[in-house]
Amino acid sequence: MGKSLEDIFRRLFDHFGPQKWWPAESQFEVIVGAILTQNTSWKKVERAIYLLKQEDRLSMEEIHKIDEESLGILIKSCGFFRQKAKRLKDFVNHIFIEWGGSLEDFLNQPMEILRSNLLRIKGIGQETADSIILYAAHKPSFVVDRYTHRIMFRHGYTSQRYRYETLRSLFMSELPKDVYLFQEYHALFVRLGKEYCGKIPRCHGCPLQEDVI
DNA sequence: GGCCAGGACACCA
DNA sequence: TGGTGTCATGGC
Repeated sequence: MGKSLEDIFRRLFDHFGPQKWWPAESQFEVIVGAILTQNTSWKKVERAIYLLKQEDRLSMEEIHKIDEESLGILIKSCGFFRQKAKRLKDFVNHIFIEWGGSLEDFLNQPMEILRSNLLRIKGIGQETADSIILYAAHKPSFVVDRYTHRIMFRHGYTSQRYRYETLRSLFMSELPKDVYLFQEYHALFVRLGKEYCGKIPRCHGCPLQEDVI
């Protein structure tokens, strides 16, 4: 008998406590982090963000001005730095061209419209879009990632094949649309995934394996 | 020294 | 639509 998604959340929350995501000082910093962390560990992103701050480059205007090569050097630690430099600039360019440079206006769009507009920007896929919506725009769009899939698959909630939309709509339909709940839920899945559900699972002590605790 | 990380996209059949 | 290659650094 499977636990409900709310049961899973409660169990994770009780075990790990609040994760207080996203670690950032501004909406724009969330967006930069969301792009930089694509297929990369967060520690490397922290270094890049630190450098960007040191150089006073962590703003829409500065990213708009800086050339891709110089930006690439600052974010090199994240890997795929040429791609990511281009993606950061593409995003900022979009906001300047389509929104007169107002990130506020852009993020204030109704959620589903914001989502489809984000997905139109090259380099922003579903997970990055939902991260931006949930943690920068503070709207209830559930974020799915590989950990989410691994955990849900290993606990029998979904098939082996990874389909982003399937998992997202599962959480969106079964949970109350609450921003704080979604923010913590995704962060807790990442926490659980890192500690117990990597490609090589280490299940001993996993809070979802109640028999083992 | 190999494996993997808080993905996205192009290209192919 | 499903599978595969590419992008790249750095921690463990």
